[in-house]
This record gives sequence, C-alpha cells and structure tokens, in this order.
Amino acid sequence: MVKLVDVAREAGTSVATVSRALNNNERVDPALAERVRAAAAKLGYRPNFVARNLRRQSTKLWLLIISDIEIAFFTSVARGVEDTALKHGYAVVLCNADEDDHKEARYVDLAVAEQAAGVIISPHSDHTHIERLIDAGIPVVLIDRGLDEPVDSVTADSRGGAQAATEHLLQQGWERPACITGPQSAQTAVQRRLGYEDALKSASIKTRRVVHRPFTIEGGRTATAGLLDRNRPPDSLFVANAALTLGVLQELQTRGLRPGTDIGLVCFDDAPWAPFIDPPISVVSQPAYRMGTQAAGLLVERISGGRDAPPRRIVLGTDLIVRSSSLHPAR
Amino acid sequence: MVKLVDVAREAGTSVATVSRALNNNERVDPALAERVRAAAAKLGYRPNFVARNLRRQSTKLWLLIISDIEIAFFTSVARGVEDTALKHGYAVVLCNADEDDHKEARYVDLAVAEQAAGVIISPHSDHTHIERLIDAGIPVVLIDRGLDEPVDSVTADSRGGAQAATEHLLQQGWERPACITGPQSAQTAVQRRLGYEDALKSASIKTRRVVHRPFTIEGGRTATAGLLDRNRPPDSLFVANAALTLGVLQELQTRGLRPGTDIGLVCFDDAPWAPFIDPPISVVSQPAYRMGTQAAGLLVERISGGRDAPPRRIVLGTDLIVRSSSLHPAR
DNA sequence: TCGAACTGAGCAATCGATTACACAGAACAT
DNA sequence: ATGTTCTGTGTAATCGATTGCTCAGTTCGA
Repeated sequence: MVKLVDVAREAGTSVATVSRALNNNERVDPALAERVRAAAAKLGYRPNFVARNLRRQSTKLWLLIISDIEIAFFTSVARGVEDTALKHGYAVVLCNADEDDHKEARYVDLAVAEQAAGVIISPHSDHTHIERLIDAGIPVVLIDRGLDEPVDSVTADSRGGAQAATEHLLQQGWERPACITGPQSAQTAVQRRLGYEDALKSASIKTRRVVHRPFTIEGGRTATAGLLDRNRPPDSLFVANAALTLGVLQELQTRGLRPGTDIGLVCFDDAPWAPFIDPPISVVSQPAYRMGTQAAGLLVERISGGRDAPPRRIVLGTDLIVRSSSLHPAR
Repeated sequence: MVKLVDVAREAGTSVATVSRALNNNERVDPALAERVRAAAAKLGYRPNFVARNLRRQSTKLWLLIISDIEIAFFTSVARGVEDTALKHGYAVVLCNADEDDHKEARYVDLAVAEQAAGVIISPHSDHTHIERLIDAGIPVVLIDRGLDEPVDSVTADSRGGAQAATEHLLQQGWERPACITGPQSAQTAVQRRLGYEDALKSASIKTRRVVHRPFTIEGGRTATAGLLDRNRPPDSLFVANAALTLGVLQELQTRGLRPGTDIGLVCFDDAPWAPFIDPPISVVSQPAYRMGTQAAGLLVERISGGRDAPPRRIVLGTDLIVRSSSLHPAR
C-alpha cells in the first residue's frame, strides 16, 4: 500500500505538506499542491481511513441498523437514508439485527468501536442498547419504532393508520374483525393493535380478537389458523405487516377462503406485489423512502448542528389504499 | 472514552500487560489477569477498533456489496453470509450499490480504506472495480455474477435454469415464447437469455423475441408492452427476475390478459409472494441462502488458508417450480 | 554453587495520517 | 536599516492499541 510518506518522497516534499495539499490546500503553494496531486495520482495513493479516523477521532460512516432486512419496508427506508447521506458526504452501511437482541447489541458495539459518525436504528424492543451510543457521544436517530428516550425519531402514524384500516372494514359491512399483529416487544405491533382497538371502541364492538406473533410468514399462518379454528371465527382480518400477510394468504388458500368474498382483509404496509395478489390487497401505505430521507436529515443536523438541541419526533401520515381484498360481497 | 491506560492505572500495571491480559492471556499471571479484567469491567472499557485495526493492519469486518437491496434474492443471500460470518467471528455490513457503477466504486474504496478483512460482491458489470481490492490484498468472493478474473465465485446455474424454464413452456404447448431479461451488462441477464435461446434452438424455433431492460418493475412493464404491441406478439414469456415479473404482471393486468389462460409465464427467481399471485407463478428457484453460506465459506478459507490457492467457482443448481401461470389451457 | 533456560512484566517502537508548533524567508511598515 | 507580520513548509507529537525487545527474578540441571 502506498502511503503519505511515499507520495512525499515522490513529490520531493514532506508528509505534512502532502496531507495539507490533499485535504484542503490550506495555505499550500498552488504549484506544489499540483505536484503533490500528480504524485499521488501517479502512485495511486488512497488514504488509509483507519489511520485518519484514529487521528481525527471521527469518521464519515453511518450505521443503519434495521430490525429485518427481508422486510421490503426497510429496504425502501435504507435507500432513502443512503441517498441523503451521500449528498452530505457520508457512507452508509446496513446492519441486519434480525429481530435479535443479541445481534443488535453486537452492531451497537461495532458502531462505538468503529466510532461511527452516526447511527440510525429501528430498535428491536424497548430494552434496547442505544444508551451505549449515547454514552459514547454518537448521535442516534430512531426510525420506525420510537422509544421513551429523549432521542430524535421518525415514525409513521401506525395507530392512526390501523384505525383507518379497521374502520374501513367495518364500513364495508364486515362485522367480526380480528387483528393479527407482531410481537408485544415491537412498538409498531402494539401501536397497530391499539389503532385497531380504537376503531372497535368507536363502533361499540366488544370482542377484541387480537393475536400477537413474530413478524414472519409462519407467524401469519399460525395466527390465521388459530383464529379460524375458534368457535366464532372472525369474518375479516386486519394484518399488521407484509410478512404476516403472506402467511395469512397461505392459510386462507389452504382452506379455500377467498379474501373479499369469504373474508375481509386489510394489511399494514404496502408491498410491490400487493396489487397483483388474487384478489388485490387493500393496504395502509407508509412513506418508507421519505422516512429514510427525513431520518438522515435529522442525523445530519444532529451531527453538525447542536448536539444538545431538544430531540425531535417526526410522525408521518399513512394512506389507506383500497383494492379488492377488503370489499364486502354484499355491497 | 476509557482507554487502555486508564485500565492499567486502575489495575496498577502497564498498558502492555493489560492488552495481553484482555486479549489471550499469553503468559500473564492468572491473578493479575483477573485483576485487569475486573478493572476493565469496572471502568466499562471497550477497545477502540480503529486503533486496534491500525496497529494490527487487519480487521474482523466484511463488506457485502450487493447490486440491489430491493431484490429479495439478495436479502436471502445476505442472511446466509451473515450467519456464517458470525460463526467465524466476523461482522458483516451491507452496502447497496444500487446497480450503479459509481456507488459500487465508492464501496470498494471504502473496503480498501477501512481495510476490510474480506469482500463479497455481486459485481454490477464486467467493468468492475474488484482489481482495486485484489491490488490491496483484500480477499474477494463474487456472488450471483461471475467474472473472467481468477477469483472465487458462487453462482447459480442461470443458463440451465433458464433453459429448463423455456423447455417447460414449450412442452406445455406454448408456441411463440419471448424472453424479458436484464441489462446486457449484467452477466445473469445474459446467461438467462442464453439458456432461453438454448431451448429455442433445441426446438428448432428461429424467432428469438428477446428484450433487455433494467431489472426493475418499470422495465418489465415497458418490455411487455413492447412485445405485445408487435405484429406477431408472443404467446408466452420467460422473465429473468422477480422485479421484472411485477412489471409484467402490471402490464398484463392493464390489458386484461390472464397468465396461464391467455399467456404463458415462467419467471426466474422465486419470491415469497409468487404462490399467491393470480394465478400462482411458475418459477425457477435459486438457493439464495445457501449461496450466501457457501460464499462466506469460501471467504473464510481464502482469508485463513492459502491466499494463492487456485480460485474456485461454485455453481449451484436451480429448481423449476411449476405452479399455474405456465400451464397451457388446451391441455 | 553457578550458569542456562524460562517466566512474567514493562519500556518503547509502531501502524499512517493529522496538526500544533517552530522557523526561514519574503513583504511590509517605520 | 531594522523590526514586524505574513506565508509556506518542515519537525515532531499525537490518536490508542499491539508487540518486539529487554530485563529482573525464578527454576532447574550439572
């Protein structure tokens, strides 16, 4: 590897001058600077970030720790974060915590040890590890899931969206809805459940029919099976995420039940395939990409601006997209 | 931040001893080592990786550079890589090159600058930047897409899978297939096209009907529109990836054409939603997770074992999964 | 008993880039 | 002509952990 001292030798000057010339020409003779640049190019010099970071005690690297990379929502978020980061000269790397507390902790430690410039994280549960980041003075922005901590956050209005979705089912004429949501530990799962219950309350429906499961296809399948095997099974479902939805569809298919005909269905989180399912799925859509850009924006401000400005919580609205799966056959 | 010297002071010894005690006790008095560990724990010491990496000239970090994070195939690969990496003590971060040469170059530079222990990459095109990695002595494993370079690689048998898919269409009784594939620059796109053409050749069909597009929903849509607007439109489609497939479905829906009834359809790459589309999509499935674990295995061997062992190319088989979209109504 | 071999621990060099400080020479003021 | 300021460059300290080298003290064999 060619290093600063090699460039200095080639250009016939000192390492200090080379460093200055290559960085921002702060008072370096233009002719010399040009010679240095030429020498660096000739030798193919690439700065060693490890050394630079050690000296500067800072990096241009963000960690984006997401709770499950297989959820399409997060990949859109990631793209939003990345596009914004790039504009501000930061590189973003993704870490997949996989809904696993232990893995999340590992990545948080990585952020500290590598002295990341900032972290955007969708915390797995309330019992999270962001304290370590705060202790280490690393700016943090929460995404998708908020916490009680005084930290910047960007979330979608899960509760409102869930309520709207459930009200839509009721308006359609479905009478016995159920809710399939994620684990109790996930704030989004709880919020979506609460929104569902808000709608039931307004409609004076007493039976709750709520099932918590991991946010997975398998979770959706078993939850659906359990609900349909009850004595008084639900006639419609509000499902809290796209992975769960695939499991629901699988179980419905097995039983020969057709959404929109035999059972009403609305899901949280729009997926690119939702319009092509048989029948097309009605969904609550979240502005995933925009959540990413907003979170990145907050992080940039937090890093460069005031570190002790009061935390900001951005809540973005959701849209109900009615397709066919939620329509009642009688109407 | 508490550092080694603080721990040394607390434990009443020198930094050298603390370092040794905290690493692998190589000849440190057990009692002293215990005192050191206690001091470290009390002070909450976390090693500074930046400094460690600089000194050791090596890290425990892998970069996984994938060409598009929104493709579900890659997220499965990522999980495979990660699970294996973890077992061997490496941390993996994902970088999304987004089918963009420039972004890919940025991440390759990041790998060099951060002195990554290894890189797994699905190169955007032949004109790739892995030479820089090789020059820097960083072990590389290619995934999904191979190159002419003498580098380890793990790929799926795209050509064979495409051929099998196309032969299946022909056997079903479809007579005028077309192929919608990715950009010429992507090796997988070309291989799948070639497999398609192999099948046509065996069946003595002369008309090729091949369209190249970016691997996106929009690409699938416009390709389908273009094909159907021809004088003699195809009666069936072989589509080279899941994103393209969504675009195809969109256009077919617009025109009121139903796969398996009005037009035959087989797609490369199984997606979790494929069974639930109307009608369920026949696909060629790739062992994505296993590709990830295999690639990680190669990288581990390359790092620890011989750096100059001859490169290995692993090609994994694919499975044709017949659902309904490819069936001919006459049969 | 004496020297060789070994053990455990500390000193100081090292990784590569940045930057505080020093300093020579030019430009300028008096 | 002499002192002051400014410019551009070089020397050396620094970031924090690792590790080669050194050395005091101990063990062991002859």
